[in-house]
Amino acid sequence: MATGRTHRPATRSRGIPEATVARLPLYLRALTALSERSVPTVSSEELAAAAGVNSAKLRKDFSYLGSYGTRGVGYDVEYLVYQISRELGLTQDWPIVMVGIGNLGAALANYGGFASRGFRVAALIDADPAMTGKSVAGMAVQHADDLEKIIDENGVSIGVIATPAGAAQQVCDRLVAAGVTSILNFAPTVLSVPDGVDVRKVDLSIELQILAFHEQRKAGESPVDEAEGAVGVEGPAAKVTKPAAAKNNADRKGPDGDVPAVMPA
Amino acid sequence: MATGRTHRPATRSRGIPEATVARLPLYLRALTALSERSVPTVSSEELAAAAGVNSAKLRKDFSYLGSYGTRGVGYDVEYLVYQISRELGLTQDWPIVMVGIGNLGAALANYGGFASRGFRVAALIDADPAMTGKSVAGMAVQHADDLEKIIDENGVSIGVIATPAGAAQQVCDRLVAAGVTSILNFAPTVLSVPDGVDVRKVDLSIELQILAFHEQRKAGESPVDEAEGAVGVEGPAAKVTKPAAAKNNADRKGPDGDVPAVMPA
DNA sequence: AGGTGTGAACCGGTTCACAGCG
DNA sequence: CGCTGTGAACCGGTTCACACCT
Repeated sequence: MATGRTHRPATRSRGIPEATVARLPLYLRALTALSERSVPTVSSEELAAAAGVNSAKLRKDFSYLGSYGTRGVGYDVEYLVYQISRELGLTQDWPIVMVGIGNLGAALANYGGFASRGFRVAALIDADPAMTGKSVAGMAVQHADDLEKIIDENGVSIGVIATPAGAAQQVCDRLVAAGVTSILNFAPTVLSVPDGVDVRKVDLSIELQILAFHEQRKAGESPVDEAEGAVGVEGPAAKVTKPAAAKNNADRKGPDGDVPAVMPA
Repeated sequence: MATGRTHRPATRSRGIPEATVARLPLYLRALTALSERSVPTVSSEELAAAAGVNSAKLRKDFSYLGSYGTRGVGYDVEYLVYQISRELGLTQDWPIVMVGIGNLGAALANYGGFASRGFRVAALIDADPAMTGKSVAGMAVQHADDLEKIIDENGVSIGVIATPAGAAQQVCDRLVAAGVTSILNFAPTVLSVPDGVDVRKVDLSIELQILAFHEQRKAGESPVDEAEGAVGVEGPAAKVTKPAAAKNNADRKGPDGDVPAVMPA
C-alpha cells in the first residue's frame, strides 16, 4: 500500500482476510455505541446498517472469527465487543510515538480517538529545537535526537509520521532501525521499508483527487452522449505538446473517442 | 465505503477501474517530481518504483487511459502528467468548503496539499459563534448559518467534514441538500447519503487499529505454535461472560483452538 | 534489444441462496 | 419461524508472460 514490499502478502495472518480486518474497527465502533445504549443483542441486519455494510458481508466477516452469534436471535453485543477487541489486539495498550508536531501533528495529538481505544501517545517528537519542551496536548515535545532512546524505553512498536514530505523517509528509517514495525504515514510520500514492517498511509490530497475524478464524471453524464466536452475542462489550450515520439498520425485513442482538446501543436 | 449506498457500484464511470483511479494520484505525484527534475521520459519500471507499485500493474493502469507510452522507450513525463491531470479532473479547479474548524480542521486548512493540485478552499465554516470571523490559514471563518449561501455562491460540489462525530451527519445532510455531491469525512461516523453522492472517509483510529492487529500477530509468530497466548493478551480475566444463550457445552470454536481466556463464569 | 500493451490465468473478496440450528 | 453460518457462483483486480512496436 505504500512501498515495494509493504502489506503482508502471503502471511495473511491466521486466515482472517485483510478486507475483513479493515472492517472490524467499523463493527467495533457500531457495537460500542450499542453497548453504551445498553442494547443487549443485534441482528446482522441491524449491525450491518449501523456499520454501513451489507449483512451478508458482515456475517461472512464474523464467521472468520468464529461462531459468535445465536441463530434465530443475533449477536450478543458485549460479547462481540470483547471478541473483536481481542482480535484486533486492543485488550493490550499500544504506546505510540508521533513524529512531526506541526499543525497536523498537533491536531492528531489533540485528537481523542487514540487514547480511547487501546492507544497511548507515549511521546511527541519534533526535529525543531524551538519546539522542544513546548507543551502540546498536555505533553512536552521531545527532540528528535532522543528518538531511539524514547522508542526503546517505552517499548514502542507503532509510529505516526506527520512530518513534511522531505523528512518522512529519514524519520521512517530511524523509527524502523529503533524497532518500530508499524507506521502510519501522513506525509505525502511513498515510504520504503524492509519486509516485516507495515505501513499505512493517509493522504488528504489523494482522497480529494479521487473525489474530483468522480465529480467530473457526474458533471458530464447527461449532456453529451457520454461524458467529454460539456464538463468544465474548457480550454486547456496548448498545455502539453505530445508524446515527443509518435509520428504525425492521429494515432492511439483514449478509451473514449480520441485524444480530446489537447494536442493542438 | 461509508454508507448504505455509497461508492458508485455499477456506474463504474467509463471503464476505468476504481482501483486504478485510486492509484492515479500516486502516479501523478511521482511524475510531478520527475517533471520538476526535468526528466523527460520514464520507463514503467522506474515510475512504478517511484510510486511504490509493480510495473505490470502500472502498465495495466495506463492502458485503461489509452496508449500513452512509446515502446522501447517509456512514457513522456510531461505528457503523462497532463493526461492524468485531465483524467482526474484537475485541469479545472475545485472550490471546496471545510466544515468544522477545530484542531483538525485548522490543520487541514493550513495544509498546502490542496491548493497545489486543483483545489481551492472557498470557505471555512464552523458552528461555534466564537469562531466566526477568526482568521485561520489566512481566511475568515464563517458561521454555519450561511452554509447554504456559501455553497451556492461559490458553486461548491466538494465538502470536507472535520466536525465532531455527533455533528457530522447533520452537517452532511445540509451539504448534500445545498448541492454538494462529494464528501471527504474525517469524523468517526458512518455517513448516510443519497445515491449519487460520494463519500470517502479518513479515519485515524481505524488505521491504527488495523496496524495493531498486524502488530499483535507479529509478536506471537515464533513463540508458541501459532499465535495466541504468548502475546500480551494477558489476563483479561472475567470481562465478558458469554453469549447469553448457548448451553453449557464448550461449544463453538474460533478458527484457532477454542475460545481463549474468556468465558470463565 | 528494449519496453509497452494486453489476453489469459489466477486470486481475494463479495454476493447469493439456502442448509442448519435455536 | 427467524437468523446465523457457509458452500458455491460471481466479479473486480492482480499477476503472468509474451506478442508487438520502435
